[in-house]
Amino acid sequence: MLPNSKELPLCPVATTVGLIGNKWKLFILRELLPGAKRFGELRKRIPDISQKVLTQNLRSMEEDGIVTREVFAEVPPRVEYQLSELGNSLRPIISVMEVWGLNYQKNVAAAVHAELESL
Amino acid sequence: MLPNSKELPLCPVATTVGLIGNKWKLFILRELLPGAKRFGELRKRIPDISQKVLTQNLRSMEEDGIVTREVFAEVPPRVEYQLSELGNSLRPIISVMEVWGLNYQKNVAAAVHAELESL
DNA sequence: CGGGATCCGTTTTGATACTG
DNA sequence: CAGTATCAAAACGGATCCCG
Repeated sequence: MLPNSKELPLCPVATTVGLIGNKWKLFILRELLPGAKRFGELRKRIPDISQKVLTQNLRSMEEDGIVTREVFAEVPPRVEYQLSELGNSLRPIISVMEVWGLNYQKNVAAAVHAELESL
Repeated sequence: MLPNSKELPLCPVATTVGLIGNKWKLFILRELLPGAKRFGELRKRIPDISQKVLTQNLRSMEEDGIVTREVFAEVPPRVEYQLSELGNSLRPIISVMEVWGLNYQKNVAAAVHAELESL
């Protein structure tokens, strides 16, 4: 994916894709929709993501103004991530993906059911 | 990205992301929304995509039932790709990304303008 | 000639071990 | 616990060859 594109593409879709067009960012976005989460929480909730990749993507999203990062001077350390206003404005995108995914799952389930019936 | 995930994830967002959560597929989708296009056309219209990657993603999308591929026995050869019904059902996703991108572009433009004003 | 398969060198991405 | 360093894996670009 574009690592923090400086120049914005002419096509609006390309602009959006440039900012969140990779699966990790979409997952991070989904996790942050309900509210702030700390690093370890994100790591636990996003299947198969490594610390490095999580860090990378969070930093990139921070640079892009999608998330904010708050470090608490505590021991053990705590770092919280949360959607910015811009990040929040992306909600409809995740939303529509969720709706589509649900529908797809239902249809796949129906198809499997029909196949079993026909045996 | 998941290369044609056999098992579908529990989370609907993950299901969707598994199918189209990579920038090339999103671009391909965008190009095919208006109607069928041939290989070379896609290649020309999608910036910086190589034939190999374009082929790979088109094949993957074909396997996933998102696009259909029609080969015409002609010289010079012609191969047309077009959205299936399933592919068409993804339209709202691209749509909402386009709307968001447009808005973002407008806001960035406004911000640049404001910055110039303040000098 | 257009679509695409394949080989290879490079860049990106990712998994793991290690540090404050 | 959160984040960096190191090393392995994959995605990608480009050249080349092929087939109709």
